[in-house]
Amino acid sequence: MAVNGGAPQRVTRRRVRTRARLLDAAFTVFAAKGFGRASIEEVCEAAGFSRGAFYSNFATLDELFFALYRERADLIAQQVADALAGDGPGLDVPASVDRVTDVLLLDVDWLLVKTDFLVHAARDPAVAELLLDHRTRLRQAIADRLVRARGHTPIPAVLGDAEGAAHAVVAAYDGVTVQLLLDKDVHRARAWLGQLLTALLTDSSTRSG
Amino acid sequence: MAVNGGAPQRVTRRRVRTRARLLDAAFTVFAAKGFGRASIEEVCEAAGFSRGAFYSNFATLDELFFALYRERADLIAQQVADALAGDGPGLDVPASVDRVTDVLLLDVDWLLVKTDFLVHAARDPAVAELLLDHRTRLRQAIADRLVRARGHTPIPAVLGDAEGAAHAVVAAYDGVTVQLLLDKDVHRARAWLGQLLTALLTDSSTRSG
DNA sequence: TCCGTTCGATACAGGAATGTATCGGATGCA
DNA sequence: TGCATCCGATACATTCCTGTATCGAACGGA
Repeated sequence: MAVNGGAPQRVTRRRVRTRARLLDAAFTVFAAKGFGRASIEEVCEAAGFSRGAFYSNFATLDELFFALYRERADLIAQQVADALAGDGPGLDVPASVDRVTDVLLLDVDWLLVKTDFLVHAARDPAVAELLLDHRTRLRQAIADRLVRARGHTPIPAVLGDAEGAAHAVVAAYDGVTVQLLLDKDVHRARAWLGQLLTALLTDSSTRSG
Repeated sequence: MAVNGGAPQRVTRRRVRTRARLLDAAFTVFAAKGFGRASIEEVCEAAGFSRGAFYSNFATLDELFFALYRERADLIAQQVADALAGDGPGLDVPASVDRVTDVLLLDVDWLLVKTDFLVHAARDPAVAELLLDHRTRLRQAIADRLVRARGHTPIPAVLGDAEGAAHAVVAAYDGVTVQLLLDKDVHRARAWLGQLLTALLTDSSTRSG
């Protein structure tokens, strides 16, 4: 059994390193072949371990995927929050958008794994909950930033409040991700996401062109 | 071998029916378990056939998936085109949006399978091309409609031309799809997509609120 | 350094899916 | 109806993966 239900067994350094190496290897394998077609054996081989190591750390491949997603998603969420916390009360839309898109569209492999996780979550309510939670945190960070900027830069009325606008931002991100996964053109995706977000967040009655 | 490279062997009715039944069964199985976790055997069992029938019609599960996607995607594309061709030269945004969202967000199972196909395509350039083609056709239908409506209802400048606006529509659709796959709330997804499209397509200087 | 504990390697058995070869019944045409 | 062809069922060999049980080595505390 991977998870100890009873007393908190002491966790050796070795264990921590093995776990990390397994997670890294899993990321590589999942990105290359997809979660669905990946086997425990492949992950172990990529990590340079035997399956004994795997079963000592995880019960199922799902559990590993879950841990992997949580780890990386938290990292990204933090980076987005940092990118948004940067400047003053006024929201410099182009600059903020640039910083955020840089974080969100940095690594195509991550987008691949993330999308794999999405289809996985879509069929498992428990997993879906984790993903929804993460998305909520992300949206919240964005909404907070928009609230802080309100007054300086108004939110278009059709989107409703800051929550609605944040929702739109996430939707735009997801939408652009889909296209990026197909054409693998990161540069274009960034430009395109920037354009979309600008269109969504700036009221056209205040636009120059 | 499933595909005959030489003389066009005559295609019996029986073959057509079996093929159709295999495709239908595949849709069900893929929707339930995901393409990645589906086996040839499962599809055959769901269709009420043995694997002999499968190998007589397809070479690999990929090939079947490819055929399945093409079939259903063409259907949807046609429906969208129909929904857009409906009214006169002036574009009644709310009405058109309603009709289109009804078509696009009708069947959650299809969205599931479609997303599976996306992650599949993201790892296979040949498959990606088919999907990009399909998306292009969809975008074209939308762009054509927007061009036809220009003059009556202007396109916001930030989105560029009609092509850009169509691109934005598809991105919004994809974005909303992601959320829908997680919370399974079709009603909310429709409302939300409608709101997003309205925000994107109507110039706020002409908006009432 | 010594010892109990933990970790990961190895070996094994079982199960599941694949692809092929072959066969008998269904099908379409005369 | 009779016949040649086509199609799907069946059986088989093979490969791959899983999960468990066991063991030796690494580890960390004294």
